[in-house]
Amino acid sequence: MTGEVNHSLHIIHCDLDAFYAAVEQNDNPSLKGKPVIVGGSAASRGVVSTCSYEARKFGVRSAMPAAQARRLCPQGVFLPVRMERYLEVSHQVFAILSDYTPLMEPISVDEAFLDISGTQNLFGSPEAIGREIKRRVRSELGLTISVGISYNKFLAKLASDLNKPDGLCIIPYDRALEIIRPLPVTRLWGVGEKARQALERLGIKTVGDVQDLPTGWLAERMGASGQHYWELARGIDTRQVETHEERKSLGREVTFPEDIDDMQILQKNLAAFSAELCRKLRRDKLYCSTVTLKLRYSSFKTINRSRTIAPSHADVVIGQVADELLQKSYRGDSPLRLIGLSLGKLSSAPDWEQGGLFEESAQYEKVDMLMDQIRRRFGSRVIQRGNQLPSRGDD
DNA sequence: TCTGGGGTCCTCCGCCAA
DNA sequence: TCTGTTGGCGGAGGACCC
Repeated sequence: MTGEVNHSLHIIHCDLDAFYAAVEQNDNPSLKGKPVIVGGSAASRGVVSTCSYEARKFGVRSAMPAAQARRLCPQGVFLPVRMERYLEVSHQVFAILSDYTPLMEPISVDEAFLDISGTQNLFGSPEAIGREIKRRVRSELGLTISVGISYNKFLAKLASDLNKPDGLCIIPYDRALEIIRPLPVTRLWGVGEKARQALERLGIKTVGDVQDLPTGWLAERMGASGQHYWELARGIDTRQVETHEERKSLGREVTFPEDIDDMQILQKNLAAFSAELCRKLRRDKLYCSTVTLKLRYSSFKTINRSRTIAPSHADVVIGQVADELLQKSYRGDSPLRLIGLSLGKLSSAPDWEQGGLFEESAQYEKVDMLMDQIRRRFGSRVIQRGNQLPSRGDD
């Protein structure tokens, strides 16, 4: 590309309908036609991940507290999230999508962008490709997928959402502004509840209201994000379909069934998270340079405490930093509902100039590598560090 | 009434060195 | 030597997305 904007229909956004619930209904046909609610078992804390369209008729929505979903839909079938199974099906769907272009960008387990610029001679018009994808996903995997086609990512994604479920929607360049004009501002990428309130204070409620603003007006009042909203409302989005995105952080967190202030339990959770995350780093040959502890109190107040370290993926190093952050930040004053650990500033190779700290880290690394090998051969529970062993009273 | 888990990105503030 | 400015960086928090 030479800076010229391509206004032809070349971006396709594919979005599986009620994906987790649809997989559950596929795997267990007796659930078909029933209100299936995945995530947030009714008994424990949690929110709804996905629900079938039958459940949506009762007002159940994603991100809704499970208890509320239970009140709205007492006859709902509540199921736990089986992420490994969804990933398996997701790979099958992506395999179909990748038959139509090498330029595919998975966004999550259930959606992806395709850039079909170079492949239309082989597979036909964008609409023909969209229909073929829908037909194959249905016949080969028994799932419905919504397809949006336009000339940029923002509009393609909007299009896939307009005729859900099982939709196929095209937003051509010459009709784009007219089609998106009546939509609420929350349909603009990046406008959540806070931004919606801020825009409403400026008298802006619809995409059309944003379209009518003069250049620079919103940027003056809301900065870079204001400019971004204005461009989207005008159908301007220059983001390309990226086939490879590098991971920037890796984290693990848990919400306890009941709030906890027992330091030993908190430390044990952190040690387990540290071991799990470090194993993933080593598997992917990555090193992290920041360690962030996340604590959420009963009141829902959440704090993050982080520290920068010499690049490492050694359990001992990262586990110790995490533990120090916990000791420094938590005095047992108020119980916690959540604890989490996140490793950031990932790099594929450590900075060999770091000296001291890294040399020490390299010693631990050898031990960790050996433990990883033993786990691969004999199972993950066969060898653990002392601080990850269950204590009396656990389980 | 009750608020998951895994991420990314942005902004603000304080510190420090040039 | 002291002071003010500036920019980079680390740390914290918030908003948002799926």
